[in-house]
Amino acid sequence: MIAVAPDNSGRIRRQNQERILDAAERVFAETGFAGATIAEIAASAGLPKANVHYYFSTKEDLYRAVLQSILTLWLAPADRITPDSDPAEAMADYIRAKMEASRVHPYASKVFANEILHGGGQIQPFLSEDLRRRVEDKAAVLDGWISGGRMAPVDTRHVFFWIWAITQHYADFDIQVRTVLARKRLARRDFDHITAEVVRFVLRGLGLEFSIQQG
Amino acid sequence: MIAVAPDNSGRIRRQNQERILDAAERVFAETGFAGATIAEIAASAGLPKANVHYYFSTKEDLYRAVLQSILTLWLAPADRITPDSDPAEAMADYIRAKMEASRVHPYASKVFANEILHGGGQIQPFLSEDLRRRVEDKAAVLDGWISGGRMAPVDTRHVFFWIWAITQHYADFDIQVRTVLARKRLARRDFDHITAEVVRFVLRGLGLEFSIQQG
DNA sequence: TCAGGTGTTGATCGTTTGGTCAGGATTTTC
DNA sequence: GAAAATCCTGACCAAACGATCAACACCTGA
Repeated sequence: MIAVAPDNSGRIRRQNQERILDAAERVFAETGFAGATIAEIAASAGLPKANVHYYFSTKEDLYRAVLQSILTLWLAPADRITPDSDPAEAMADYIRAKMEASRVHPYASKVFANEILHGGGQIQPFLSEDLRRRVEDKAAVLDGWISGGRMAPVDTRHVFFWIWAITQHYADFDIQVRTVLARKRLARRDFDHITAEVVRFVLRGLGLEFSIQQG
Repeated sequence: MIAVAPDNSGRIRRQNQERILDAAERVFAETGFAGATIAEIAASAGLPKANVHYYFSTKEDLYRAVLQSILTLWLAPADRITPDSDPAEAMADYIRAKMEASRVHPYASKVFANEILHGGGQIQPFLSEDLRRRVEDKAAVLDGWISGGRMAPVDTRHVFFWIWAITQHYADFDIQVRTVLARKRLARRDFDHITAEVVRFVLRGLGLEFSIQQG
């Protein structure tokens, strides 16, 4: 039997980098850039401190790497919004994808929030180029729907701010949400309920009727 | 002419404490608790470092004092929501008050956001008692409106999360908003426009009609 | 005016932390 | 299987920072 040889080049490197990135995302989320220590990240990754520096020469390098891995995720959900899709369906899908991101990647959301909260010095290019372009594109799609009388007239760029604000709130402010609701944690079914509520609320706010999807 | 003698007792004390608290709010907002340094706060307040320690013995003491001054502001706007007020008017007022808070006290909002983002260790009592009670009360008011058929059926506690999320977004994520909109800063008139849009959107989302107020 | 209280501050200390390094272990390559 | 490349890590260093303190300045009330 002939087994295909796996490409092992850089195997250890990739493995350890990923372990470090995962640990760093968690620690940066919990304590911010300044509050995070290489020692804690190393401990969380199960590696000695010097080993972290072997892969990421400085703390800032590591932080940038974590941010980079987050930004890629950030833009993806908006793909669902296209001129020829059904407005209600497209927006509902978008909201669901953002809520799912908050549920599955809360640390990523927190790192992103923290970065922007403190000036966004490391992601200015992302904001002013990729994100800005993306918002302009998608806002144009919504403007088209409005012109066609398929959606209430709103300042469409702000629609995205509102959806980001609401959906990311459930990741970034989870402590507040859980404390006010007196829940120890939000399980999947809780998120499903919240997502349905958010979808209904936002779609109604945009003057979009919806019937089929009760996500 | 007889002038009323001003109460000068502790005049210097109060004055300096206020200067330090203002500076600290700004610095904590910009860099978070861990990132903030006493030296920077002192410089920003125009005082030597040791003088800050004279009034606030530890960095944590100072941070708690800043938080305390914020929490008081936080609860006030919800006063407008009472059982016998007009739903649309009350909610519109509430949103306007929260948007105004974001415009006038962006640093306070950021400090609060940062604290919750990183676990809220210092304000757990506030969240689990004052805030929780307040939300339960106001959610009950909204539930009453819903029972009376004056508002669309929604999970009313989440309504507050959504309004907080949206309104505070304009303080906490201002860099993102300004960058995406390609605006150097958001002036008062910008905020007025945004506020009107947010009010329209949220009220429609709650199934509330409104006519008079075009705030 | 002067005594007691209050406020001010440069100098200094101990700790924490990011980052370095040299020497050794392990893995890969041929 | 040995040379080369890659990976690992304890020990160490310098800088930054929170906090302290002792000496001094100022203000207030009698």
